[in-house]
Amino acid sequence: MANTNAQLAAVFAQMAAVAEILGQDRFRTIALQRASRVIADLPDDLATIGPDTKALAAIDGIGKGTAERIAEFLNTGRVNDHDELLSQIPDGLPALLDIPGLGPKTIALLWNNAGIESLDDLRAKLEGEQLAKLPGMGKKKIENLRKSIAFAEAAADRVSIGRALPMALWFLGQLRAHKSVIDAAYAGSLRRGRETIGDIDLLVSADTAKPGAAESISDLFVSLEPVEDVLVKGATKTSIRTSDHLQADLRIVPPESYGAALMYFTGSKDHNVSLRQRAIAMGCSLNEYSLSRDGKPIAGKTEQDVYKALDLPWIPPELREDRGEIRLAESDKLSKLIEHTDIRAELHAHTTASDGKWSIRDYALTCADLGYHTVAVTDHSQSQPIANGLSPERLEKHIEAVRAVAKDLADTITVLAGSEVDILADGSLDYPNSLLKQLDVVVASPHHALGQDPKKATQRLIKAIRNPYVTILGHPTGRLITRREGLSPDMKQIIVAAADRGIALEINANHWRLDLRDTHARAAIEAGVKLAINTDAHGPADLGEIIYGTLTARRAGATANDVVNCMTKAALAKWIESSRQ
DNA sequence: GCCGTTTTCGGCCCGACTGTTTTCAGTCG
Repeated sequence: MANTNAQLAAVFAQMAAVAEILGQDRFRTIALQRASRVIADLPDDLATIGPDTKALAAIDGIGKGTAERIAEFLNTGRVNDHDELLSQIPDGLPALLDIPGLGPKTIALLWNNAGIESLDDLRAKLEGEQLAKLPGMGKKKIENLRKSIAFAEAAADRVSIGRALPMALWFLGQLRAHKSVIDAAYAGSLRRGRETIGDIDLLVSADTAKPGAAESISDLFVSLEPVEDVLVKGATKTSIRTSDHLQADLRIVPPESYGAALMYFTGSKDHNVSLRQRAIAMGCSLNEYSLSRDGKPIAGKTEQDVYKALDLPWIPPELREDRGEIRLAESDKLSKLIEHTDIRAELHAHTTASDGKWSIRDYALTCADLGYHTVAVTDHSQSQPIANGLSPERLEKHIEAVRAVAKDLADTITVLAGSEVDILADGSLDYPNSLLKQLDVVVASPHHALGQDPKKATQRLIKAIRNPYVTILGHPTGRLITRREGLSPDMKQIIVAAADRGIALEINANHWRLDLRDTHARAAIEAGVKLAINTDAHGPADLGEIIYGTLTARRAGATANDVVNCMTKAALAKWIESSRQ
């Protein structure tokens, strides 16, 4: 995310938090929260859009007020209303909203009646007895607060999808083994394929009318080995925390509500609100049990049924972010999104020549087993000594080795000689053109100087794109999700340069990278730029990461036609040829 | 604060669960 957007998203989120604690109009709070979410997900840095209030207010979820505050921030670096709100409550108060189970009303109560101004204050007062005397506070609540503080301190805000998905699949496997479970799925931001996940939402359908059925499923859930703490356990809803600080929520619904519930718990919140408003406009109402008219259910068994009753085609979960997908669906303009099974080529992987764990041959044969028709061998270049990057001399020998395997496996799979060439800080490449010329595929990627300012980063990447031998711009920002921000280039300019040269922009499928991110990939597609989805595999297990890359591409609205890895063998060869000129 | 195939003003989604209550407020998703 570009810096300005992150800063402004934080400003509006904090304004919402303070307004909530002060008990201001809750719809204003909701609007501020939505503005924060919209800004955080904008593909373009607001600094590049500029203080044009009209253009800003045209963005869904941003109105006149927010547009003016954005302009004010761009002009002065401050937002007066933000400062104004902050001055009304102690600095340490908004942070208390991050504690699960502690909301604005209770925070206001603690502040006004117990003088609590920070997390430290709260921790100290929880030791004593006086909090139990406050209205609405009791022993249990205080005990839960103690636990929640410990959890909030240990848990990361959000975990990467690569950690959440395997965990969710494991839980589903356990739940499906229960004899009363008819169907089970994960929902939430995980199902939408977001790059990070707050908690794992699980949904089960079961005959809830049968006495004890739902309870028995909940009992199984809370008894599972990773479960450390049970937060909620009711008739249809159970929440747990795992020993490694993940939260998982389970909902149990009858089969006739499974589709409505799956939609409801998949979200996003904004998508759901839009659907409910649509339902109301049609004289219906929508909740997690059904779409109903006059209190009588008319759809709910499957998602398809519910969307159909709303006069819409089924919308893939990855698109349900309220970014225009309902309008597209209305006019029947949703394209068939890419599937990971459409992938036919891997164009970015490392072998034992640099820092990979497999030989050229093993890599090629493993991919052939997956049904791929082409692989490119792209080991690191010389500026990556830690990754055992290849000197020009070693690369020349390596090319020969690749050619030999290629010849040997010619009837099985096409093996291309390539390199993941470092883009140096000034935008020049790590090998001379005379050497790059000998390669079939050049993935140019930034690996160091990732703290560069946006302007320099933009020039650096554009210079690399303009090298005539580059075929793919690899992980363009160099970010590592939740660990490193990476470069914040002006993506609009990068996309224009890529379109101009006819090269592809990579979605690096590694779940720590997912770089390009979804919103940038969407902008690339809209500009007619091809995407490459590569796993950057260092060994056989890494090839499975492709699912995270295709999920990200689906969030960008990508079809198989947008992705070079989905081309036929002949079309891919032709595209590579045409991109190098 | 946002928004408009009923609206430029008057609405704004809805249910489960908990804890502290004697009928409900607060929190969450």
